[in-house]
Amino acid sequence: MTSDPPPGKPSGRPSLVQVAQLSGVSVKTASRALSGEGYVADETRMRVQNAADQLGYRINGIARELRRGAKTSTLVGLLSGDLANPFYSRLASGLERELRRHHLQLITASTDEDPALERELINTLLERRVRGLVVASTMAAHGFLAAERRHGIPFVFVDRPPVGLAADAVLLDNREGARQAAAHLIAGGHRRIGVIGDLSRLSTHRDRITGFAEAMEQAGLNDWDEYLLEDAHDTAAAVRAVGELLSREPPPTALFTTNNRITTGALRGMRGHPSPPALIGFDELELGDVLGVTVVTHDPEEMGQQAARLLMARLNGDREPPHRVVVPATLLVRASSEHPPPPN
Amino acid sequence: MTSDPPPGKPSGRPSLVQVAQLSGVSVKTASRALSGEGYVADETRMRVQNAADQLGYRINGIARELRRGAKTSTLVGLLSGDLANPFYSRLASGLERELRRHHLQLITASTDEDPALERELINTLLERRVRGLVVASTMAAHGFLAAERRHGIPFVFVDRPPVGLAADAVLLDNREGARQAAAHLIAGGHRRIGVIGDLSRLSTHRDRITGFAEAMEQAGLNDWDEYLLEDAHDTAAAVRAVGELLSREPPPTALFTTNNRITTGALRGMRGHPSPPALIGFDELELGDVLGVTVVTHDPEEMGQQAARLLMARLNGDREPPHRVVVPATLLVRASSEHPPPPN
DNA sequence: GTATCGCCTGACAACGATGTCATATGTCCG
DNA sequence: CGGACATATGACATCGTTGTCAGGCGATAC
Repeated sequence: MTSDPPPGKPSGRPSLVQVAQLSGVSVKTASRALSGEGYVADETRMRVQNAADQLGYRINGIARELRRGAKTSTLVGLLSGDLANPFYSRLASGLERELRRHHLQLITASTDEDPALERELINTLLERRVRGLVVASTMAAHGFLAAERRHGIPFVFVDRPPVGLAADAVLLDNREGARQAAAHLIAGGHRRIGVIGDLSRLSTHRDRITGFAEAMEQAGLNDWDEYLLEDAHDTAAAVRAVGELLSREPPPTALFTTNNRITTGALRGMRGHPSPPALIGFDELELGDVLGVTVVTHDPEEMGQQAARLLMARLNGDREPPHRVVVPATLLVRASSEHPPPPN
Repeated sequence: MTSDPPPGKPSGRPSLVQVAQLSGVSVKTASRALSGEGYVADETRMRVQNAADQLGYRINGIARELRRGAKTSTLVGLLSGDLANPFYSRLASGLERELRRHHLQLITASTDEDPALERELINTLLERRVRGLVVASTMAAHGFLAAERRHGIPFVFVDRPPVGLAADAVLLDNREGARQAAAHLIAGGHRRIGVIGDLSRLSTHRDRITGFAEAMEQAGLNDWDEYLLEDAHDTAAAVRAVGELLSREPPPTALFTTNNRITTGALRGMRGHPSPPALIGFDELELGDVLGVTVVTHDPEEMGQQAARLLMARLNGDREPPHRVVVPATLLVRASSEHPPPPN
């Protein structure tokens, strides 16, 4: 039985109640008029519309969603390691574009590759009742998500597969890409190939190492891990790693770097070197063509798009066993891998 | 296999009511037990907790937010042109990191530089009752947002200033950065300097052109716009623009490219050219140091952080007139700008 | 005249959580 | 012993919207 709002303090946003009062109709009629539901007299509709405009009314999406149920949410969450990494931002871009075609919106959050933070963020997003989740996970196990899926929230894993949970995934053919890189260097006459890798716990990293090792061992180069340095998670660490490898005796004649940050670090570390090793990097670089860097390339936007498609299928009732989409990663030869090893 | 949910029953998620029933307490007590509010017997709390775990209960953030009021939302929206552009993704990254310190989360959405889409997205985010909005706007006017602000939702504009609306903004010193670039080229002896610019309606673009023109005119080079090409919004267009400029007679001896996409296109277009012009680009490039590209550099992460700070201040009750933070943009000289014009 | 139908409107409940208030035990102190 | 106080619990209203149902009214059909 409050009379007036406190004078001078308009603060609160107007609700349908205010609109209804001002236009002299019931709340329900106001709702009908504004939502375009049928059976409202034209004259009434206009009165309501005017009142709404006058008050600056805007529907409260929170209330609407509560009333209509979770299935009407338009939010999809994306968890990724670091938005500033072009790989993730391109993935996000492809994902968002495809989702928008279905009138869904993307929430992104960065985990900084921190499993604890990742779990916390997943929980927050689930509490927000997102419609679905796309996860580039850094975690060792995802069993705790099983309960969520039983409640109907679909997950799609991207870049890294789910562990201990059967769920859709969009993955790169990391092993094959790395295999091609190594095979190409071997064919070019290289025998001592340095490898600089990311955090060894990441499955993508391990797969790339596996593919590399496969090619090496097939060529009889069983000591391939002599020049292997792992856990170079940022560019600075990669710069240091290159320095260390190149100062060995004998130095490697070629380098394989397992992601874009590391390749960038390697290029930086090799600047001005009198006889730089041949180089192949995993992931395309923004200026890879200008620099002439041979890379294992793939299409992050497409990964995002595929993830969106898998998600949409689930939202539309797909109950099949988990799908797994593998996106190719292929060698793109440029100049950096083409100088042969120095005669020895 | 775990027992599936009852067939045909899509199994809505359990609410507090179910938890309360299972543990034999009232809904309110269940709420208290789970939210950590005081005055719940230890034994009761444990019974409730067990019931919640057993049912896979997760609080409904939508309902909570409706009950508690909009001021408890933890969402902040970011609208930007294209997440795949490293400038925006780095800005988003800085923003998100700072917001997280205050337990806020970021929703991002891309506008593709499309004003209609931008407006639609802003509306959607406002309906979601975000706590605040950070906007890198592509629009010509923002007056329609005035009503929102009166209802207490703070806006921060980044990269591009608000038009027809007094609001906080974090901007780059575009004019000064461009002025420095031009002055440096002029000091190096260049007289015919080509400029390739973005969409001419974007204020950032116009400011950069203004700064460039200032330096040129101060040096008495009043025909500076003879080599000006605008509206090269993507890399491919920039490649074409370079081709056109370099085929003129006489060709420009230097180039100024007004953003990272254009610089990339210019580098691509100049590849293999016998006597490439000197080059300065606006925005740092991922491999700018390795390529030796002189750039006007600045810190997108810092812009994001500053935007977050302005937003936090407003959320904490700051009622001062709009703040405007200007982030410096300064010349970083590398090799690409240092070859003098050919003797002519 | 009354039954029927299409159009239009409103009262009410509900979504799920929580703030407010009331009540029911104790316990401690004067 | 009576009052003050801390603890523990529950009934109920509420946030803003929309689905359900129940009318009212005029026009048409029988």
